[in-house]
Amino acid sequence: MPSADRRLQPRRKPRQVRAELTRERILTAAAHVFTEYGYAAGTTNRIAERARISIGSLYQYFPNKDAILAQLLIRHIDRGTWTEADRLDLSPGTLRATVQALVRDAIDSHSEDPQLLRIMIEEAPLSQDLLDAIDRHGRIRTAQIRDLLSRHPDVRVGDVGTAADLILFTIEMNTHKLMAAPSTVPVETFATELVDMVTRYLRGD
Amino acid sequence: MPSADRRLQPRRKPRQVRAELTRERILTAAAHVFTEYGYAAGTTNRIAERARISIGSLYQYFPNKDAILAQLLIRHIDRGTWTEADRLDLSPGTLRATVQALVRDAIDSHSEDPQLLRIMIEEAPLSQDLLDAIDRHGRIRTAQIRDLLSRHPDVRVGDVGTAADLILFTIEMNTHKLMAAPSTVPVETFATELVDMVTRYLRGD
DNA sequence: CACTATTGTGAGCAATAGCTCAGCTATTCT
DNA sequence: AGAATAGCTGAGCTATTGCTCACAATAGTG
Repeated sequence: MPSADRRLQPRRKPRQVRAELTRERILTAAAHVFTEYGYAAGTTNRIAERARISIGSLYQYFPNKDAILAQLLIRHIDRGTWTEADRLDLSPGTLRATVQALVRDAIDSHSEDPQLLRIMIEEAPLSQDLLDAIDRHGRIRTAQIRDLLSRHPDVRVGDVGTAADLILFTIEMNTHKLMAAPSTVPVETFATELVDMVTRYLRGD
Repeated sequence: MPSADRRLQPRRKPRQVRAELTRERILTAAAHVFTEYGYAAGTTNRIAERARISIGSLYQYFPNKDAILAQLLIRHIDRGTWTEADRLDLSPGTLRATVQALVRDAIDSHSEDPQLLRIMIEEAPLSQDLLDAIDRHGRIRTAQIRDLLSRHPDVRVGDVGTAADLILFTIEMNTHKLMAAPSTVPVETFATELVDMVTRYLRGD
């Protein structure tokens, strides 16, 4: 049993609604501040100021700055509502639609707050606990896709495990880029090409 | 004319060999320190200490910390010796070999110091000047590939511009991941699959 | 209301960072 | 050799940060 990282645990549990509200305010403010200033320049005092609570209150619910970002990241991961793998169409000839669903999922999970996500991914001080959580989620997701690929009649690749890794990462990163920076190419066009690439790969012509 | 960012310009130009040597020592030390500690924790004092020069000397050649990392990044970009596009085989049936050359380039340019590269890419404070430089290089590269794709008889995609963007980024990021973190899958296998994916996409079966 | 538990406050501490500057040493020039 | 220029030093200044703690305010309870 992985004893949760003490460095990220809150020091006090909210027992009144008012407290839960304060906690919420802190997280909301932190999201805004990190988005605007980045992680390093997004100071705890700025967060407290924006949340309109005192810096002391902030430290009652989060033992340190890292814990705040960690909480935001864990929330994002948990909130990620993927298309259930078993709801995807597995009949022949629908591989493209399946891939399209994956890309759409990726776009959805990035469209909420691309800036914050970028900071969380690129600047987060990744504790072992957090890395484990992310890794666990990643493994589950990969396993789902591997399963899906191995059951789909149209998929013809050497190793489904490698293929799952490759396409998930490729979709993730391309979507990330697409959403984070305004591109010269229209979003739709790029997404279509991405779907094409993955589909053709999986078909293994 | 883009008047170079004053914040990144050295405050004194080396006029003696000894000075040029010191500058070199600083950059080498910085590369090591950033690799070991990351950007934020890689302090200027630590860099000076490692270079075995005084902190004052450091600030004679670099106006601030950002400028040091910027210099390292620019060096890396300039040093990148890509396979010349016009040396690639364009005869039919060799598309796979062409793509393989691109992937090999990417792997080569990442194998020197993956850790440092990760830091430069993910933690560098990107000034407008630096962004411009990177963008310029990117455009040149993309143009090269677009040209290559449009001339190759086997390539069948909707828009070569979009395709060039897509495959360059995909190759770059996957290689980056491959080199930065030890994977469960062997490098060769992953590289092969990546080549397959891109090739099949370009063939547009 | 009186008493306790919970929540909130914010001045300021300790640590650390980037960076300066007055003065030194080494090299080049005449 | 002496003067002028270029290069080097490092104690310490200034600014900022994450975070503490003694105390005040509020909510729950009988």
